Amino acid sequence: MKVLAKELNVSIATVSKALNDSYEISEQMKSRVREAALRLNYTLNPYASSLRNKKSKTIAVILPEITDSFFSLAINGIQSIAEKKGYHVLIYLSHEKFANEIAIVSECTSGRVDGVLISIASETTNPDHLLKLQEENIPIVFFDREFEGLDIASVTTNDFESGYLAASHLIAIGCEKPIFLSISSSLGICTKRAEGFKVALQEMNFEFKYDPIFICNGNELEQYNQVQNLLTGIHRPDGIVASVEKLIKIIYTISYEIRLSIPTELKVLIFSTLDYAPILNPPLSTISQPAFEIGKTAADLLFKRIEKKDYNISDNKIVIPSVLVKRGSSS
Amino acid sequence: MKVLAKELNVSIATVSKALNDSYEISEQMKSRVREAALRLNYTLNPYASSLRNKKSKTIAVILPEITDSFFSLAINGIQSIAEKKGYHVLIYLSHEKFANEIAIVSECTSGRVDGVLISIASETTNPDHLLKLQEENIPIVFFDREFEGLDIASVTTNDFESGYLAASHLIAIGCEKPIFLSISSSLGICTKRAEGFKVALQEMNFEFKYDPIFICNGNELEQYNQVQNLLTGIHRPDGIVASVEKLIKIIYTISYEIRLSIPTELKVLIFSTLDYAPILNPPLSTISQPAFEIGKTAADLLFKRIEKKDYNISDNKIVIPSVLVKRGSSS
DNA sequence: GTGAAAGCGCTAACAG
DNA sequence: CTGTTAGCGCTTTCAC
Repeated sequence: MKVLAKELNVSIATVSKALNDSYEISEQMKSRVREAALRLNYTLNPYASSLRNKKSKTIAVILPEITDSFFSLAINGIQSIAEKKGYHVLIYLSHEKFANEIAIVSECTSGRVDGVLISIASETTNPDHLLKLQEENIPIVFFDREFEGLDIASVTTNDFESGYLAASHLIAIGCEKPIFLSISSSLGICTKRAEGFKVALQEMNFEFKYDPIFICNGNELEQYNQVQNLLTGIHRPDGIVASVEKLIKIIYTISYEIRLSIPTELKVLIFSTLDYAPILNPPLSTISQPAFEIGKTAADLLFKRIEKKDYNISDNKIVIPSVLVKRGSSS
Repeated sequence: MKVLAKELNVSIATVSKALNDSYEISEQMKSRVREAALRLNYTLNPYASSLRNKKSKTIAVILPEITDSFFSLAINGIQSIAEKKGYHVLIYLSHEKFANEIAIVSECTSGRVDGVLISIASETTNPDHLLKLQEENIPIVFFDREFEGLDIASVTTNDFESGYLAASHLIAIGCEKPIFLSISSSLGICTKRAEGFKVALQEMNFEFKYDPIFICNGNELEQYNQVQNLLTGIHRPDGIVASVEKLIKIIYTISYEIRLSIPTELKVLIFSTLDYAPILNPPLSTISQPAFEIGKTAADLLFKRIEKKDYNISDNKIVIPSVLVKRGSSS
């Protein structure tokens, strides 16, 4: 279309420079070009630019799922920064499947994106796909869920401490059979929260007559059945700390069905940013992660990596603390 | 990098064709090329391909906000189809602002995307930006929120009928001062739902002693104050139909604060797909939109437009009905 | 301050 | 079945 833009009787090069606000073009020329572009409704072809510049001006965000308030909020945070930087955001959903994640990550190669923000799937147990990306020099930043032990930047929350705090809270309000409800035995956020939970119990000289970490995985129905077995079984807990938001509905629903009173017979505490927690029946105590902030910070970090400046090694692992909000479900 | 791929001693064209699975290449050659590509960790540069093919293999999804279960679910539906088609999904958030929407839409030009799925901002009152896109021959499909009166495909729900149904339900359970709580006087989904609501009242010979449509707009705090005035004012309703999900928290919170009992003193019914509706206090009656289905159908429609086939004019305006789910808040 | 021309990585004619 | 070549729309030396 530059040919058409040459109705200004200038060269194609001049137009390109003018549109890119080059210093070697006169102000007068620039405004003439801009005016004509506007008039002819012309904008640069982004992919031709990308091809030349080897910069796509887009980032990928890879999430396990989107129907979780944590991830929605994180996207908001990411988007707010990307927009400011003039970057475009590609969204990919792994649905917690390792195979999907591998396929998605492989799409991010060959210059499609300038950087990747990822929260790994609960199934992911091997980081090769990420290492391959790194080899291509594509900056990666984990947010919330990281794969441990790699030299990749991350923005997470204080999972261990939060697990510790959660256990302490349950004990403080009188629980004798607390349990940590996890969805994965490998996912860092689960194992660290569980570990903090366990350590807190140990420090309080809690007697382990059963395993305080209960893992329920699979699809929603499967998780439902596992939790139902737990809550109707011989080792029924009197306090639960749930590791992810989607467990709320399962726990509450089963409690209603089997007429187990929260908080009288069962205290509940959950890792979640759910806006509706205060108006649930009963109001739900949460360990609220700074979701928007995590997304924002991760995006900031990614752009620093992309722009290769401010490359502060101390920035590599950022931890933003969660806060415990006590409500009716744990009183 | 094709130069490198020519360690196979074949031409660059052969490699290109092999990778694109062209019929004029022998199976043997294809597998040799694929093997080498895999080994050298090579993938096509997507933007170079886009430049040649004039196809970006990506679509844009423009949403008012993402922290709303309707939109999260819709994205899931859209993504499921896009993935199947091998398309990439760019997400943009207008935050209900018209100016943002214009800026976003203008980013979608010049071949950046092959098509656009959009749910318009509540502030949007002028369709020029969309018409400009259309002039560029970029297919557009509205989902949920459309701009009326244009020749643009849409997938929506039966807003009028749902509003009608909502009013009928409130009357049926004894409301004498029902009100429809809207967030915009121009947004189609709001006006149509409100219209259905009003018509139902008229048909039941309801006496209008006040305007049954109450509009609260602005940011969350402003909406909160407006609803508070409504619920503490002289014309306090005894039944509310709320037009969007985010009003739930406001209504419930205020009711608690001013000790207004739901459903005894106030029946509540809301347009929402909130998964947590059954476990709220009290359980919330909803008019549930088929969010996933709407997203999926809109994406399907968009791809038909993009692929220029199956171009069935009767597909232009698809309506997928919502369902009324009665729960404790309206009994 | 402006223009000519090469080339980013790929695909599609066309020739062989 | 495979190779040569032109050119997608842009940016960027390097001359002028």
